[in-house]
Amino acid sequence: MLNERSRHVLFAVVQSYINSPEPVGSRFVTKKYSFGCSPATIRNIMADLEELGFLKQPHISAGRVPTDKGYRFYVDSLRNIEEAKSQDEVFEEIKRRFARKLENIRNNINIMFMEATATLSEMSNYIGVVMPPKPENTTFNRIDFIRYRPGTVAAILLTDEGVIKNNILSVDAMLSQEDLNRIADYLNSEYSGRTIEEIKNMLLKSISREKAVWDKLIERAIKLYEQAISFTEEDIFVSGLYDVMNLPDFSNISRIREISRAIKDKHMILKLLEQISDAEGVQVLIGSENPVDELKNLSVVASTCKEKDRPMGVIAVIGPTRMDYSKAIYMVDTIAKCISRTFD
Amino acid sequence: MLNERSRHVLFAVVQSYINSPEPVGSRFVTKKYSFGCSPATIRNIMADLEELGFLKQPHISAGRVPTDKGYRFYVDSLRNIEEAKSQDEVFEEIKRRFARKLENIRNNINIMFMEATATLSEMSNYIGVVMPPKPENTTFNRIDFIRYRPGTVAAILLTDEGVIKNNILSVDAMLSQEDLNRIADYLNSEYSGRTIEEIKNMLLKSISREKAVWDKLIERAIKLYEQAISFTEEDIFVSGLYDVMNLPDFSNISRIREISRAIKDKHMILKLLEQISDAEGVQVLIGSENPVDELKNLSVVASTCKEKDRPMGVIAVIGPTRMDYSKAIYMVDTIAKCISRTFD
DNA sequence: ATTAGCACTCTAACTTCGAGAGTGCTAAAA
DNA sequence: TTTTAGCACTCTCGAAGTTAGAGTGCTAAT
Repeated sequence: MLNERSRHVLFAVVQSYINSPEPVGSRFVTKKYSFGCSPATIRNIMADLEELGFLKQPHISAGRVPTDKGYRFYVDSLRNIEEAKSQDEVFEEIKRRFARKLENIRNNINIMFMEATATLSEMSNYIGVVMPPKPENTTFNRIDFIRYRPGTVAAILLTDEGVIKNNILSVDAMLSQEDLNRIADYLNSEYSGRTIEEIKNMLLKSISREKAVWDKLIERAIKLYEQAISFTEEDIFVSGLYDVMNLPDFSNISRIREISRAIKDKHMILKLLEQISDAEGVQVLIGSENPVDELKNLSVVASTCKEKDRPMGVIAVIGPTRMDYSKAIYMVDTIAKCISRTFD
Repeated sequence: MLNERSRHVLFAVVQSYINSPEPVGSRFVTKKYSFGCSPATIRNIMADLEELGFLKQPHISAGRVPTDKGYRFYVDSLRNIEEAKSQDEVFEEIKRRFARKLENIRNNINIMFMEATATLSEMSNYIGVVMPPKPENTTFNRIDFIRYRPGTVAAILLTDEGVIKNNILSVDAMLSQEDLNRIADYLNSEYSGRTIEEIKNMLLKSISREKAVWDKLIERAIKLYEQAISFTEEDIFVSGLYDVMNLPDFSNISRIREISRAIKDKHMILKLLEQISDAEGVQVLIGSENPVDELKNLSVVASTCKEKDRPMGVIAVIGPTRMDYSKAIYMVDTIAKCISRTFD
């Protein structure tokens, strides 16, 4: 649909604009990228590209700026020609550091994810976001109940992935530590290896099935388990808001408010990442492509971490649509793979 | 040092400026606050107040604005005349809501503190900050070690205050669950009721004392305990950055950067709150009074939560020096007392 | 001690103006 | 048919100038 030269011009404009956020003029293109033709020719091409919706002008006598569609074309091309590998040595260095860091914290998944956000935002100067695995994808390892005051017990839930969830529950004051142990033993022997979500459903079913031969133990187990996992704290890690403010894209106040608002209630981001979490490979959402209104003029680059085929959380970068996609994609891909690797 | 009328004028200026951030002129003062005199007289008084350092002019032909010293005088007077009780019904409502919320979450101190920050920032539109109790003030209740993979155990530390700390440790693969139980039993029987910090020191001492008759059990206990508490995650809760951006004080970008920077690495705030944590009652630090450079033109209103006489964390509000001190003080005081009460 | 009056100062907002950048179009050249 | 040179045109941005308004400080009168 686009001939060779037009594509090159589009690429030139996008790259130049990503490089520094100033509208790109025809003269500039001919000078910087040696096409064998004059500015006038480039002007014609750019006019065509604008007509096709890849470029736009901030005002009539300014250079061109990519539209979301322009970025989309750029990103798609990038991925076709597998050119997304940035050769940036600084990045390589940080990547090595991250891999080394993983060595020490691999058995605590939460810390690992926290470090991942930090590394992402640090490297990219965009906002790093990580969403830990959903309950339906974490495997129950064992649960323990520790009584520490009459009527109060601490529930500790371990998953195979190294997640610890804890919650303090109010219970029948009569329950002794032995009772608690028996309940925990029951749950541990019966349900080990299943996902947290599965277990919940199974327990609910067993309620209706065994209604007749009701067992006090099971009844208690169900209650306690439900309370224990109810603490579904929206744990999602975000970092880098401060650094993102130093980007020229956020030099006016309303844009800062916008992005702060977007990450304020993590709820929204959660919704977005959940949609992504089933997809394969690195996902890129550019500006208006974004399903969440609050992110309509920001871009998201995300990837799912996997253990074998099970999605184990999503990592992402959020930044302006004028994003260094090549770098961002490479970064997100790399870190997602680093994390996936530790699961094996 | 200041006569009656001067004080009133100063009050008028401060209150008017807090109310809306525009320099206050002499004519405005006579109109709004019925002093029995003309603008010219007020002008003279204001000139005096400026000379004394309570007021300043943004530029020569503008009204006056309070200096840090002016705010200080205002705050001190407020507290003398015990007028800090805001009668704001909205606030009363939220306060009731917070008290009710506390009922349900009182046994989980972390959630309680999280809710406290949320409530603080929501009510004040400033930034809410809460620092949980320091290790030297939390009482060891019990520790448990749960083996869940060869060479890996989860350590669960409970405190009397309802804090759960957990950490995943790498250990000698040979340790069985029985070994772990024995170690936990030892720690639990020996050290229950002491503070976490104390125990650490005692363990260290016992190393040097019992060097000769070295006990494998104690050696292991020490190692595990240290690892378990090493996870001193800087847990400090901050919330309200987005809302604070809507204050007129932060309508220019560099001020937003400033405040974001201040709360970016929580380290700094931690340092500040630690200094406060010994003090009695509500502390107010105004602008330059602040020991931390990054907060030099912000104000902090803080109070320590107590269980009997033991400091159990600090709650605070951070905002512009043009802060509604009366409201902020009342708020912080109230919430600190709410929390303190739940400890009994 | 207080006040009216007045000259003075400074800001903020609005205009004007010109330089500069970049375009689109046309007609000539390849 | 495609490319290019040339030129008129448009728009932004910043500098400079202007004015209205607010508020002051000072002085002289009350």
